[in-house]
Order: sequence, then structure tokens, then C-alpha cells
Amino acid sequence: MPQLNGGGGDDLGANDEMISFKDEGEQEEKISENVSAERDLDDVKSSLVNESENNSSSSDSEQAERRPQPRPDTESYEKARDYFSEALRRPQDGGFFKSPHYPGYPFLMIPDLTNPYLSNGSLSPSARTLFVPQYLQMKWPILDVPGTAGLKDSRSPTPGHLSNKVPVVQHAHHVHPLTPLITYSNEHFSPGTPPSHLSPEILDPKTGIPRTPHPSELSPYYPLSPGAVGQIPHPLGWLVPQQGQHMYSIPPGGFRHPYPALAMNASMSSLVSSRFSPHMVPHHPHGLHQTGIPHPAIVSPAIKQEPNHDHGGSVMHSKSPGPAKKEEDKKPHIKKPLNAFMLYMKEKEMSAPKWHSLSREEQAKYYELARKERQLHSQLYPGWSARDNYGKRKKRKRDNKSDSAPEDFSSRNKKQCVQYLPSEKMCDSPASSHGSMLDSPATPSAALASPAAPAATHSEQAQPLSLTTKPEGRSHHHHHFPLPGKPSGSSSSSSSSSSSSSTSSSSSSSSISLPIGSQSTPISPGQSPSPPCTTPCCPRPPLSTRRPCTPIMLCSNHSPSPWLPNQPTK
DNA sequence: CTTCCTTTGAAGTCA
DNA sequence: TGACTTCAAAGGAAG
Repeated sequence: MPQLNGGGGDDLGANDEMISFKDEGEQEEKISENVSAERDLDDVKSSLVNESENNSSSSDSEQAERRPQPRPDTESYEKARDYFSEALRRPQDGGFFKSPHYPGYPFLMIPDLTNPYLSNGSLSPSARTLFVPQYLQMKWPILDVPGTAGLKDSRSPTPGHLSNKVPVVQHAHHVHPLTPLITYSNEHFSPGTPPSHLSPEILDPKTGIPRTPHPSELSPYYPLSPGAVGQIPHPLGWLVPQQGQHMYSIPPGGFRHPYPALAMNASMSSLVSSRFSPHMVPHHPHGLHQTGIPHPAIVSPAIKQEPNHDHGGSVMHSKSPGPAKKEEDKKPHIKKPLNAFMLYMKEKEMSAPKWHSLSREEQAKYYELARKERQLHSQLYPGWSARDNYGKRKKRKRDNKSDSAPEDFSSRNKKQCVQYLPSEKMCDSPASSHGSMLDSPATPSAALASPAAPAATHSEQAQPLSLTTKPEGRSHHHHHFPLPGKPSGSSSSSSSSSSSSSTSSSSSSSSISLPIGSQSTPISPGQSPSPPCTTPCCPRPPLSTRRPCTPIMLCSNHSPSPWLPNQPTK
């Protein structure tokens, strides 16, 4: 959203957000004020996004010229994820990354202290000398170092490190948790030689490093100074191309767009273009990386196979390499991007029950991550939709609701709560799902994929910006943030949200970030669209049978209310 | 050993 | 448009 900043006026709410965020900085109070935690979380999410945006914007403005040092990372997406998770898990210690200003949003707090780049955007020679070697180890693509394996070995620990929990890529430098996310835009600067037709980049005569001609081309998404980031090992290898690899590798022939970049916004397009330049992206059947590591996002049936499923021609047995295989190649299994919770799960392993125990900040981090990931995913796989994966797994038993009669509360519906239709309107309960909106302020993949993507993207980017909530007495419609992925969400959300959801933010007096795209309907502080629930119960009927309330809760929205920490069923 | 369940969130489908 | 379904990761429980 650097562009936003470019406007300068787009700081809208920036200050407010910061302030609000700071206010929320007293986060630890959350325990005491659990009741409002949910909506606070929402606030945090949005504000977090805003801050990230703002922050990035600011950084962008200052560092627009800075060229990132590409940190090619061939680690598989998953490893990277793990690594990233690890990074996340790490305390923001050392103040290296810790920002006093954004306690809750440490990711962006990468000091420039090590920034080798001159303010004018040129790489300091000294810096270059200092850092290049580092990157040599990291397989700077431009170097076109043969012997990838060798490098990799040097960089990556022994195979033993490949465990999920241990980051595969260990770097001496402390990795900032969000670095990866922030550095999505690094691709702009990818030293790799992108096809001229795809990349606007200009090679720096001196360094030979592709240089972004115009700051404006910098990624709007993750404007964080690449240079600054460059100093830091990429926690998310999956976000950074290494030897042409990306967190989401392009399925060979799996895309509708020969050059996905074409369907992307400028930033991503350059990103992708550099990333997916023909020579950099070897075709790996089955979604394997060059390294032979199955791509996390792309799971070839041959590699990862759901047991027993051979339905849908897409799933083929590796044993039968025939036409089937071709088909398989055509449609590698691209996994859904992980949502915040999944990211958390993956990191924490079975700590799901603790999800709600996370501080708002922590959750916000994951939401942000998830959002980024979705963005990236959508941009990398413009044509992909979750639908593609439908039917690739075994269907769950309960296909037909009919059999699961109301009386049948067994297994699945055991927690189903009684619907409170009448009360539904009485008090909106925070919808976690909607809360998620916050985390993913509109990232319509379609928009991204479409030629119009830039515009959409822009709006999307803008959305995260917060609007300081000013009380606006809308009792009946407090707005929710538009569903991220659903373009229509913004419009529809207002109605739907009003009916089904939440006051999540409504009651909070603190400023709330609203996606710009959505009508920012500030919610009057203290005023909930409907009389606040005095009781923990949430009037809103569960959206799904699966999201149920614990028996205790008369009704709960799927999102566990703060006051009633989700009881892990386990 | 396999399958299912569980969690939350996102997205797709259907009436 | 709302309700519902499916999938994502990962561990545990059950068969």
C-alpha cells in the first residue's frame, strides 16, 4: 500500500490507528476484559493491518528506492512455513526487531541499522561487499551459482532439521517474523533475470542487479524496505524465490495464464515475472521443487495422496503413469492457503485449544499472515479456487444433512446450539468469521487475477487502512469488514453482517480499522447495533452445525467468546 | 494402520 | 442472501 501513502493523505487513520493500537497495547488486560476481546481482536486485526500498511508505507516512502537483496530460498514452502512459524514463535527479542512503537506488530520493526542500501537507493559498495557474500551463501540467484545443493547444504542444516518444528533455514541473523511477508516485494529486485517482456526491471550497470526504475513500481503490498529486509534471512523461504522457487510453485501447465504475472498487479507481476522467468522456473512435474521437495502448496497426487481416493480424474496413482499422469500434471493439487488458525496450528502443533488464548496481538499476527498468504496464493494461482480441491479428499460422512437429523447431535452436531432466531437481532455477536474479514481485508483473488487487478489490488490494499471509528450511530448496521475474498462482501456484508454478526467492533470505543473499500461505518462506541448482550450468550445462531456452541453456551457464535474461552472438546 | 474427529477460517455451493 | 459444505494442518481417538 505504498501507493496509498504516496497519496500522503492516505495515512488516513494512520495516526489514529497507531494511537488506538497503542491503546490496545495494554493488551494484557485482555484477560480482564475478555468480554470485549473478540471485537478488540477485530480491532487489532484491522489496526494491525493498517499499521502494517502504514508502516510499510512509511518505509516505502523512505526506502522506495532501496533495492532489496533477493534472498532466494529454495526451501520448500512448507519448510519455509515452518521456519516462519518458528520465527513467529520466537520472542521479538533483542529489540532488534522489536519496536517500541508497535508492540503488537513487531514484524515491521526492522531497523535499518544493517541496511546496506544508501538512502538514495543505491547499494552501498561497502554494504555490497559486506553482504553479498552472505547472499552467496543464500544462493543469490543472480549469481547463478551452479551447485545448488552445495549451497543449500551450506545454508541449511542437516536433514535432521527438516522437522516441522525446526526451521530448515537457519541463519545467523535473527529473523524477523514477518520478514517474509514483508519481503514479498523483494521480487522486484530479484537479481534473477526476468524476461524482458515481463519485467520492467533495469539492470544496474554496476551491480548487474535488476533495479526497479521507479519507486512506484515497488510492491504496494509489502513496501518494507527490501534493503532492510535483505539483511535478514528470509524466514519464509516460501515467500521468496530461490532459484526460481516460490512458496507456491507454479504448477506446470496448471495455470490458465502462461505468465501469471500478467494477471497480477504491478508489484506482484514483477515479482512473479522475475520469479517465473522461463529459465528460472524449470518445470517440475508433480510440483516438485528443483530440490525434489514436493511443493507444499502443490501436492501432486502422486506425492501426497489421499488414501483411497481415485475419484476425479485429477487424482492419479503414481503407479499409473499414463495419460492419467498427464492429467495429473495438468492439475496438481494446489492446497488452499492456510488461514490464520491453520498457520497457528502448524506452528504450534495441536495447540488449537489455545488459539483463543492467544493475545490479540498474536492472533493478529496470524491473521495478517494468513491474509498475506492468501494474497500471495491468489496471485500466484490466479486461476485457482478452493473449488478445485473439492472432492479431492474423502467426503465426510455427513454429506446429507437429512440423515443428521436434529435429534442427532452425535459426533458432528453434538455441540450444535439451539438457534435463537428471535434473539438474533437482539444482539449481534461477534462473528469470528467476520472477524476474519479483518484479517483479510478483501483480497479478491479474482480481482487480482483479472487485468483490472491493479485497481482491485489497490482498493484491497487500501482496505486494510483503518478508519478511525467514529461513532456514528448506526444501530442497525454496524459494518463488518468485507469478506476478504469476496468482492461482493463489502456490499453484501453490510446486510449480512448486520443480521448475522457482530457487534464485534461496534461496542468498542476504540478506533477500528475499517477496510477502506467497505463503507466505513463507524460504529458508535459503546453502542452496539443492538443492545449488547448482557449475557454471554450470543443470540446469533451458529452459522454452521459444525460451529457450534459448546453446550454451555446457549449460543455461541463460532467464535468463542472471550468470556467463554473455547472449550477444547478434547 | 487407517479413518475420523477436532479446531478456526476461507471460500465455494446451493436453495 | 443465508445456510451449509469442503478443505486446509496436525494430533489424538477409535476401529
